[in-house]
Order: sequence, then C-alpha cells, then structure tokens
Amino acid sequence: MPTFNALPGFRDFYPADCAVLNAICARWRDTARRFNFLEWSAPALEPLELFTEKSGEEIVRQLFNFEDKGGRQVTLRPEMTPSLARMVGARANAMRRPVKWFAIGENYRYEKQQRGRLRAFYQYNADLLGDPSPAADAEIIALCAESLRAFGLTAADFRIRLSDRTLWFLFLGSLGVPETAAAAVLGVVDKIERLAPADLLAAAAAALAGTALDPAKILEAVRQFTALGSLEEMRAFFANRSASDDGAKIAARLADWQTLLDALDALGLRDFVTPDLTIVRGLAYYTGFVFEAFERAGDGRALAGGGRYDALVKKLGGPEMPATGFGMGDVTLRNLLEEKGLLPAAAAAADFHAIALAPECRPALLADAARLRAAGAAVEYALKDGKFGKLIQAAEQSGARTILIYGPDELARGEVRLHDTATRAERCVPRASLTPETTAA
RNA sequence: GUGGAUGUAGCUCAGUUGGUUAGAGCAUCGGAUUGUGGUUCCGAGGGUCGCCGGUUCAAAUCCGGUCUUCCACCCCA
Repeated sequence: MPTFNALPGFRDFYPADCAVLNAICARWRDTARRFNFLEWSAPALEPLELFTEKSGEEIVRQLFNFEDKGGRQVTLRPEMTPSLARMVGARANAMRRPVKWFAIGENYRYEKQQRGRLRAFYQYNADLLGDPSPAADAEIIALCAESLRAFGLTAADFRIRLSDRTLWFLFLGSLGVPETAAAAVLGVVDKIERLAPADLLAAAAAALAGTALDPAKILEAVRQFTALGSLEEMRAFFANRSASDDGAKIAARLADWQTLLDALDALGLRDFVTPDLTIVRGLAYYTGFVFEAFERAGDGRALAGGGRYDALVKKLGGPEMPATGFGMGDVTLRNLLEEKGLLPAAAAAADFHAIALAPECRPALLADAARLRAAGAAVEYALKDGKFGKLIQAAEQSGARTILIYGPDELARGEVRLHDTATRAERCVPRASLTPETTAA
C-alpha cells in the first residue's frame, strides 16, 4: 500500500491547526465588522479567462488550471479580486456607494513552495469600491492596520509602507518618460534593491528603449525620489525642481497625501504608516496609493499588500468603479504570531466530563448529558464502563472543567457528585438542579 | 522553472570504519486483588530506515535516479 500525503504546498489541518486558523479568521471577521464591511464569497473554481483578462496569459504558469468535462478552461482561483469585480460590476448600478466588502477564502497558486509561500492558503481581502477619494484609501489602510493590531501586534512589530503610483507617473512624466515606458520603469524600480548595478542599468536601458533618455540619469533621479521618507521631503523635492506642466497636478496630488496622512493621524494610526516610494507593487493594474505591511524585525516579511485599482471593474466588464483594497494571507501572519507568542490557546475542553460507576447508573448520566447539551454546555462522557481510577483519570486528563460522577450512592439520593478538575473540590447536587453554569466550587 | 541542502516510530533524536530479528525519551493503548484517582511500576502496539535501482557475502550506512521538505533565485495577484 502506498502512503498518501497531502499534495506539495497543501496543508492538512489537525484540530490544533484548525483552531488556530479559526482564531485568525475570527479576528479578521471581527475587525471587518467593526469597520462595517460586509462578508461575501464566490466559487473557488472560476473560468480561466477571468484571470488572464486581468493579468495576462503569463499568469497561467502559476495557476492550477485544467479543462473540465464540458470542455471549459477553468482554474482554481489564485485570488479573489476578479470575482469581486465581476460581482460588484454586475450590480454596480443598483448598489449604494461606497461598497465595503470583505472575504476570507482559500486561494491556489502553482508555485514552488517555501517558507510563507504555499500552494494553497487562506487570504483575507477587504475592498472599498465606488469612492475615488483619499478618504477611501485611508479607510482601507486603517482596516489593514487594525486587522493586524487585533492580534496584539504593535507599531514595533509591523509598519505599513505607503507609496503612490499616481505620483510616480507624474514624476516620471516630469522627467520626460513617456506614458508607454512608465510602467516598465516602475518594474525596474521594483528591483532596484535586488539587482546588481550593471544589471540595473541594463534593465533601465531596456525599459527606456525607443526614447532619447539617458538610463543612468533617469536611475539617478529615481534614486533621489525613492530616498524621500516623508511628505515634507516630497514637497521640498518637487519645490526645488523647475516648474513643469505637471506642477499643478503634482501639487494637487501632494494635497491628497496630506488628506490621507491627516486621516490616518486622526484615526490614531499615524505611527503605523511610513511613506516609502520604493513600494510600487508588481501588478500593472494598480493606479494610485499602494501599500504593503511589513514586519519590522526578523525577516521583514510582507504581511499584507494592497492599493487602488480604479480601472479593473470596468476592464472586467463592469461600469466605471473606482476601488481600493488589500489582501492578507494566513501563512506569514501565522508564522509571525507564532514567533511573537501571540497565537491564542487552542485547547478546547468540555465543560463537563461525566462518568458512571456502574452500568445501572448510565441511563441517568445519558439523560443529564442530553439535558446539559440542550442547554448549551459542552458535555462528554466515558463510552465504556471501567474501574473508577481509570475513569476519573481519563476525566481529569480530558481537561474538562467539571467532572460529573454518577454512582449508586448519589443516584439513590437523586444527586450527582461534582468534582472540580483543578482544585479537586467536590460536592453533591440534585440532578434536577444541574445547569451549564453549575460548578463544584 | 533554476541551484543547493534534507529525509530513521505520531514528535524529538541515537544508530561505531557497511556486519545478526533497527533503538531511546515523550506520546498512544493495556495491566497493577473492583469509590478519590493526575504520581509510580510493568507491558504492548507502532518503522519494507522517503521511494526505485545499483555495488557487496552483507546496505539505515556507499553510488545513481526520483519524490518530499527546507533555503536562495524567479514570481509575488
């Protein structure tokens, strides 16, 4: 017989693991509820075109896709945003705005796994659609930060790096970079810390092919731009540059930054947010403010990421619908919470563990167990009769708060003996008085 | 997809220059003259040593392949 394991990158969830996952999802749901976001869901299996339309054919390499028995090209979803765009787009004209939705679902990506990166993972998404203003960006960023704070993480544990593709495009335009090349330049910016200088220059030259611009000069300007660490430095940077046609647009955009940062300040989250223009996000569909939450110590892993995608709903067949949102996975978050000792205790013990000291006592035990369960208590009992020592030992090791002892002596008086697992205190009470709140103390 | 490591019981690990039916602790299950036990003691189950092949009288051990896991790239929705 072969042994069967879960597929690579997939996880079996034993009860202790499942309890952790449930605890994480519960915190996510509660935080979203406090922001009055509504939960939605969608199929895990979707048409392949839903994702190639959004991200291009090259995405297929990282999808669990196949042809179904009806000849349809389908794939397990790698993310939920296209499904959201479809659903919102279909009813957008009838929906009161802003639309504030969140979802928790398992996503699938055909990638070689490593720490924090599996082939199946749960992701929490929150999106705010129908409002293009910085106030909406502030709300999404605030929800992202509070969703992490809900686990006990502090400003010492994580930081949200805030950037802005709108400002990037305005800046690149002021350098003379044409719109057609701007996205490619941002792709180079995304690698600026990882590539060797020679490779970086070659990449910049490739991105600027067809223009008369000097890659080295553009790179130098980009470096100065990415070094800006505050709104004040950004203002000074642009003030020192010669006025251009984009000057008014840049000034307006910096005012949006002010609005956004002021809102986060008033929400009590300013300490969690750092302007960081090195963040550009790989995907081309982001259009405005983008952000990523990173852990501050250790590996500096990304915990969440998101941004504004004002064109996506329309691209997927819906009406004009500005949108911003973020995604947060369970894998890296769980790793971080484990390291910080912030995982909630998972042990789920019964309220009562009942034992019968003689076969004729069992009917009374079963009747009381049924009554307590109907009243809401968690009740378990030994399935077979045995010696007293074995029964009480198993009862104690079960972790139940209170042991119910059904012996001939007690039952003759219409009573049951209560035994407190922690203190070993005991007392007898009439069976009829048992409630879920009854204790031996 | 590329490269480098890794693999012995459910878990943590021993296992000598290749040498008899592969071990320990923890965990699990059972027992210790049949109402106060969490201790202790005894015992049992559980491994084709990741898998396949090769070398050898003999392989957990050496060699090749493959899979898995981990790490670094790629990618990161």
